[in-house]
Amino acid sequence: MKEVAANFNAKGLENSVQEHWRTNDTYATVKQHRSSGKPFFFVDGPPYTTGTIHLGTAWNKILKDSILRYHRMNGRHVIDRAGYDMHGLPIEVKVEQALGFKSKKDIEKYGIKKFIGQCREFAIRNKLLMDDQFINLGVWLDFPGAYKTVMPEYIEAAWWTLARAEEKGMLERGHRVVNWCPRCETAIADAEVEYADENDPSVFVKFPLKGRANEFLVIWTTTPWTLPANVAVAVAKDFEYAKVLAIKDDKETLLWIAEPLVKAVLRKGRCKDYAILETKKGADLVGWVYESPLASCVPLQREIAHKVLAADFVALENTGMVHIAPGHGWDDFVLGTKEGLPIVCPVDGAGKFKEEAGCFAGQFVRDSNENVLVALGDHLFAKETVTHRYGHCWRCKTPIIFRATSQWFLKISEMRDLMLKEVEKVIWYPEWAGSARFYDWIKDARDWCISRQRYWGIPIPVWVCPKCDAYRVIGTIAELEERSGKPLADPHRPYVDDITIPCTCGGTMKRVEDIFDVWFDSAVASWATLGFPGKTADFENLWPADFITEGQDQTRGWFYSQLGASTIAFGKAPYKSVCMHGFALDAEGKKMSKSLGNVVTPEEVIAKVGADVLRLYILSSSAPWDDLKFNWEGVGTINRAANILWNVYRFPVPYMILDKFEPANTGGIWDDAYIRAHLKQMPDEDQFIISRINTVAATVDAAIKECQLHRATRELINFILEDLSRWYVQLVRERMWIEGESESKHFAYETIYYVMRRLIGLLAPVCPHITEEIYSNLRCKNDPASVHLLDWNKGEPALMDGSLEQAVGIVRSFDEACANARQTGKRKLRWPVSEVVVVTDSEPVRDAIGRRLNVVCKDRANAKTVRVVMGRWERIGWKAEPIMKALGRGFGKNSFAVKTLIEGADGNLLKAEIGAGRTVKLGEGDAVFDIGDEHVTFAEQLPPEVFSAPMPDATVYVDVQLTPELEAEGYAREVIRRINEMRKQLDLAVEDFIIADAAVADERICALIQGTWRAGIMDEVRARELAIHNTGAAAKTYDMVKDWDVEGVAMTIGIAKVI
RNA sequence: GGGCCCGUAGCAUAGCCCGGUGGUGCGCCCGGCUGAUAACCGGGAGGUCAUGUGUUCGAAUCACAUCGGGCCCA
Repeated sequence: MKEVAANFNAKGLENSVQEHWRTNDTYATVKQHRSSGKPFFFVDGPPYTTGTIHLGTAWNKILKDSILRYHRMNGRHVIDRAGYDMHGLPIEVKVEQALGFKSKKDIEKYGIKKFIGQCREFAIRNKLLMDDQFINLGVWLDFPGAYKTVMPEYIEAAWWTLARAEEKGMLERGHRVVNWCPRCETAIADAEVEYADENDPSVFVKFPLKGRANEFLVIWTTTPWTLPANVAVAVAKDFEYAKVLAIKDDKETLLWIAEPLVKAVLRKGRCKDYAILETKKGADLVGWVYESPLASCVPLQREIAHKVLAADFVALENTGMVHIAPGHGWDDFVLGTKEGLPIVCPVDGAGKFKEEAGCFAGQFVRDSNENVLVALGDHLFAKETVTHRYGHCWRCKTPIIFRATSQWFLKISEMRDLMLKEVEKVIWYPEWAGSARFYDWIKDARDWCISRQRYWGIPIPVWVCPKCDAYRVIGTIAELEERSGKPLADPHRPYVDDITIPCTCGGTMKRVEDIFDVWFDSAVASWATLGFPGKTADFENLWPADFITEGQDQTRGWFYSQLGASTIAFGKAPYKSVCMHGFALDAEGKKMSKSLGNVVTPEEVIAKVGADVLRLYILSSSAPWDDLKFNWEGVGTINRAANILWNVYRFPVPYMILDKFEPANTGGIWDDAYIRAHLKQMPDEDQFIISRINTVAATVDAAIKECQLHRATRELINFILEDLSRWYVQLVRERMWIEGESESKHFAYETIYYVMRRLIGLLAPVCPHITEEIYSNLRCKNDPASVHLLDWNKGEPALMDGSLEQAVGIVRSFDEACANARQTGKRKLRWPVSEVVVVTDSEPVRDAIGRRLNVVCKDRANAKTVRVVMGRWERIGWKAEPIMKALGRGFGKNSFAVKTLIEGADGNLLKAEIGAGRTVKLGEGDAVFDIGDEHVTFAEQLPPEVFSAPMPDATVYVDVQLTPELEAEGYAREVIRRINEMRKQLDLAVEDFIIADAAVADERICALIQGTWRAGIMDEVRARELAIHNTGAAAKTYDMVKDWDVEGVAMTIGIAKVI
């Protein structure tokens, strides 16, 4: 054991511990140690390689690390491969920005090979940066061996999964409407659409009915640019539609509008007057035909037979008639497919109109809105602007459009029931994350569009024959090489694009150009991380995962994508339990964002208080699934708690070193045999703290099992602060100061050693650095090399003593009440009191204070005696207090005299008589009055110099009356304290001796101290000589001379070190 | 527009499932302690339990609505 630094320096401590781990490869040792244990298969949700982690990412890994460390200590062989998500649009967009690109054409010009190279480099560089940041948090995952979505064997896992989908008929090549980003020129998944406010036109348009002059259907839209693709109008079968004669600018028009909406629509069209001519059910309108108002300038529109249909999604809003463009809307598309409408989409990938759009050709759709409105001419009935939520591309923030294109889909809608069934089998923390949130999300799941028209991603392994249109899904690299007869250098684009396969029809199959949605990459992580399908042994033994934990945003992300892919590939959920955690918000509960300037980074927290405090703060602040409001004050509080832990650890070390203490051990390995054998002989406070740490261990264990890290950490912090620092250490200090051999001191050493060892074991998963540092100093010579090699201890019932813990609880209440009463009586704790009396009816209070822990009580109260009185304490008297209102009624003008009589009467007598139901005669001669129950109340009257304070089920009375003996001791203690203060100022060592001189101005006090306390003082301050005298100042030869005012008595004290 | 979570003193939280005087920590003020000491301990002040309505003898707790925050969706 070595001396411990006085100041808790988290940063320095963590650096040296990390260095120690590195040089000794402690992580590998720990894994090796558990390698034969029962496997615990954890899958790391791969963070996207953006380069910097934020507080939420840190939280995520801290949670994972703490839970995994717990399982390792419990003997589990933890599969803890880290993962990184390294493909996808976000990286492409970053690289595009760096290269100054504006569109896909720039990439093609630059060369896909070079572009991919840049993306790869960017991802790898960031991955390395992130490794370091995670390691600085003290996270122990396998980072060097991390799975990366760019690895060939990982890509193969995705290919293999798609081949399974094809095998099961779950893969579909479809012409469908998808979310489309016109900047990135690709389809994007529902999961990639972000919603934000956007200003758009809100227009009402008249569609002329065929063969009915001056008669129109009125529709409403916020996307005028979709009108060139209009093919139909939908109505609701059951709505009433009105034919309205509308008068505007003295011109009459016949309009069809849902009847309840007529008034509102016509007001928007600024019609002076109108009349409803007739109404018809929506069903009666079905089959009507109309012409496009854009027919003259859009050639495409001239070929379309526009008609009215019924649809159930039509709502009674706007005009009650919905413009249908199956090429530009999901509902429209579904309806169009059902009704056999032409799916027209005159818009290209960049969001520009094609030739068939006539006068709009070449225009960007969102920019063409105004032109469309102009082209509508008189058919534009009304125009306003609305602000509404509109979808945007998650990466480049461009407003998305809907576009009908040829894409690849996984038929999630057909898997839905199976997925729901699987969700129910998973254990969710908290329960509602699965049963409510995730369940609801899957209930509405649609088919998953997995194809993207981009470059940096896993190529979709589908080869199509241009001759016969047959396609083949390739499941492995080997299969591809075999079928193509060519080696594959790199499974990425553009390398894989060059590989062709001969088709059975004699044609040459070429790969479709698409890559996978990046969410599909991570979806296969649970088997890809095991090397499957390349290697099968681990997969067969371990899969599905025992545990995963991610943020609540992953409900629609990774929890979902994994479940989808796994259900398709294996028909079951890829995880057995899931913990959903919250988000890191700022102190106001707002999202941290660069634009708000409220971002706190893990680095800055670590720089101030270290990773362990950050870990402890995050885990203790809120339940994992609640959002965390980051708060620096909270961090400071936890830092203080860590500092107290450090002080508690440090406090006994110098004494142990002085005494060359070695905890009882067997062959250099520590165990608790000594504690078990001697427990019953040990002082109560030792038994108590031993019991407590075991009780705490049981609580902590139960909490971690349920992912209740907040309960576990709060319990530990509470133990350190309340039980250990504020209670046990205070009691045990004097035993540490005993010089020479002492059983009591030895018990204290063994106890505190035991408690520290148990405590750091419990704390190790959460604070891996501090506990390692403490452990390295405490461990016996053959103990395991690291705290992280220790076995978890979940509390020994044999060492728990519930009744003792209860008794100590009572004594602590007593302790507080004493301090309270002393404060009222203005008697400092340093001054002894003769007696403390506890009055109670409670037997547990009597047993704790009066019997079992009486010695502790005397010590804590600094009292010569502490005794318990059941029922009543005879020194408590009663004081009678007159009730003036009643006296006035009863005695009229004599009231004042009666008041004086009552106040002067013996309260105790009065209470006894009246309490017995009698009246009492007070007064003399003519003035005698009968006093009854209604005239008085009684207040407790304490004896002089006795002060009271309440505690649960009892009242504590402290008698602060001084006797000469008590006074002598009090002053002696004052002198001791001042001499010790001076020793400290002189920076003397604990074992140094001094000579001292005290000149006390008050003759009586001087005599008091001199009389019985000279030897006691000398002993306490380690003085070889001590002169106490009434007059004269201390000689100048002292190292330090100081004037003191002790409770109004002037003293001049001098001390000098004996050399 | 829909789903889920959250809203308790200046700040952070417990209690809510299973209704019965609202605890704790930080900060603040006052006092104590002084061989853990740029630590530590005691006391005090500070609350419309987001708002409103309902159920009930009784609501922070149950129900409904509204407002605010977060995540997810349309």
